[in-house]
Amino acid sequence: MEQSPPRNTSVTVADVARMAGVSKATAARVLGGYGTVSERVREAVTAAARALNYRPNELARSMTTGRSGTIGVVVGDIENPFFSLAVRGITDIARQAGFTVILTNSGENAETEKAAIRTLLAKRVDGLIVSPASESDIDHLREATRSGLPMVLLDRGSEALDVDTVIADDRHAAETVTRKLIALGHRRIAYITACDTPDHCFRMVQDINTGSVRRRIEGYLSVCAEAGLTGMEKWVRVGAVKSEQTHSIVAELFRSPERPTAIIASDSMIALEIFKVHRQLGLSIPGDVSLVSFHDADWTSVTTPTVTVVRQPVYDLGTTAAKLLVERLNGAAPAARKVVLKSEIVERASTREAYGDC
Amino acid sequence: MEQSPPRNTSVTVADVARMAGVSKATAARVLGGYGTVSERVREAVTAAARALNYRPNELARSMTTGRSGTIGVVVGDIENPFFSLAVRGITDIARQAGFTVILTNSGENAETEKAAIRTLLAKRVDGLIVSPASESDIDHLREATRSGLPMVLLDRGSEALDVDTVIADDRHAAETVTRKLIALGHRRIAYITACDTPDHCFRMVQDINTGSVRRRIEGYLSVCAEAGLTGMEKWVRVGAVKSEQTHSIVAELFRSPERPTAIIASDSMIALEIFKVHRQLGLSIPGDVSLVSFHDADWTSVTTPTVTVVRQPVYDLGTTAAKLLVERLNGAAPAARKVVLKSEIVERASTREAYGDC
DNA sequence: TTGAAAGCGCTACCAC
DNA sequence: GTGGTAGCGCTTTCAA
Repeated sequence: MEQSPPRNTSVTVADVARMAGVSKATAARVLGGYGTVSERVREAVTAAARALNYRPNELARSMTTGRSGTIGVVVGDIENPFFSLAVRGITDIARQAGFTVILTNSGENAETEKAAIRTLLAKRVDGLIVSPASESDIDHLREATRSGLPMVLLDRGSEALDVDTVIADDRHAAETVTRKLIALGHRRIAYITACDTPDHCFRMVQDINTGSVRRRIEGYLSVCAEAGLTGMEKWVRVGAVKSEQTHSIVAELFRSPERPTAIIASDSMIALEIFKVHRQLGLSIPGDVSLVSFHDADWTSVTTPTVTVVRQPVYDLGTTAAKLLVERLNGAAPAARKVVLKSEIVERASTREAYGDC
Repeated sequence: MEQSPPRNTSVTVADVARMAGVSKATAARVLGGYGTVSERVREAVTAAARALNYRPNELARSMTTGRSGTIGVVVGDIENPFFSLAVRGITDIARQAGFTVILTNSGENAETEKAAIRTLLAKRVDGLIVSPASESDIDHLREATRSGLPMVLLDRGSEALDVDTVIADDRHAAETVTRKLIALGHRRIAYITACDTPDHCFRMVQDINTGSVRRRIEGYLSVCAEAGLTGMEKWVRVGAVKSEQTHSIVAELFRSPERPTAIIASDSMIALEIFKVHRQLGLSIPGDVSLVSFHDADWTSVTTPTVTVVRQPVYDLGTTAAKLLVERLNGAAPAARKVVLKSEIVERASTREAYGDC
């Protein structure tokens, strides 16, 4: 005789209550873990729930409580090791705090980001962690916060948005790196970033609307200026989004008569491409060109030469953002906090003194 | 005079209906995009919705329709480049199909996975994409499917589970790789995996309950046997979960009197650790030991030497899984499909003929 | 084409 | 401590 297992689709509190011989309200109390119930009743209900294989319906619960138990996360691209590590940090804290994470990729595109936010609002997420694609195009974010939704900005801030923000000390890190390169005699220092401008050219820092990158470039330019290097804007290259684009940017730099003697890569994917191209062109790192990369990707310590990097506390960026958000979700309502986590320069073999005439 | 923007918290269909001067049902029809409405009414309602800044409540909609518009995803660790790429594939397809993704990490732990599944069921996800931590410990998965929830297994199958499955041709890839190494004269070939056994020792393939890895080891052992190499089980090392563990496993192998002449790394994180250790110990790749890695991580093409890898179609693993699931969510109900995607061996500089007495 | 009303499964409030 | 009951915001009959 086959014992058909209880078909679960929609065993409700009412069913459990009936089986346990109590009212819906009472069953709900023990199932939902609120209010007070006598021990006997609690056991009866629990037993009935198990027998029926009852599964709570979070959706229904959310309807009445107004809390969905979810956090919406918007990152540029989960495939990017920077974001996957940060998201790991977010999910770890979220799970621990009883929240679940809805993940969306913006592809660093403001329109896609808007659509994502809209969806997340419709899903009634309890809070938002966003790494905004643009610093200026933020009406959708402002509106979300204005409607009372707690939000934390990750890795990129926005002066125009008065919300919790967790970033690394990008400007300081860039300053330090630039200073070191200049001390090594470098004068032609290129900075390559994925951030793009309408005409794919860089003129001034205001062109960059990704906070973290803008701050880095500000640091880079200011240290250069301090050292008497002016017009360094011409060494900033934007639009290194996909590897082909990065490839041509790097190749063009390397082939130009005035080749840079040092390059700062704004992320590890760009650094990787630089590594590929320098080899194709038969150049030497650090003989011909020094290399520094933002983000201490795991591989940077095994290449030949090993790569000097800015080690950002990426995982902690994620956990910190999640913690700030969870605090608010648990009722705290302090003024917007701006947290800046320290980066560390890890000097390895890809940087050395500039050659020749520099 | 400050124009206070419409406070959005809970503008409902009823509000819109009232403002548009129609019934709730009618407003709902245009807002929800179903049923038929006259053009005039549609416009009135749309206008009212905009004026009130109406936001649909997906939760409420889900309650009545029974569809939440979400897909639950359970992976081992989003920080692992393999999974982050696969998840990228999943989210791309999901978004395109109008679904949103709830992401959870199991940490390759069956208990954590169970809890995750329970949460996802409570959230009433429409379907599940799971990369099961264990092939045998799957009652929770079986129960989920039995209750009618569509599910797709990613990267790892389970004979015991008759559901859609998307994997790479791991066994074949391992066979090919092993055959090549043997042809190069290798006899002492180690295989290192993160999959663990209760006593951290490997005796037979049944010890491994991660489908993909088990199939690889099967392929490896069978090709060895074909070539007359027996007892190769002793060359399989398990438990390379964290880098410290991998480190000691590799160091121990390298220091043993009978050092392996070739190593197959079951994932790119292990390969990276092998790279670090070989250098610390002053060994040469491929002079002293050849290296092959599963997963074509981006860095494998820039190290010195470059690393021979099994290039799995990771992104496609993700998109395919998502497509199979979306098909079912859209009503298709074919028998369980087992999709096997082809891997490709990319021969680079880390493999060469065995030295000396082998 | 439109409206009234009945739920979806749960929580919350108020009596008893 | 327990039970009745009124919603949460939406979709979905069923009549008009």
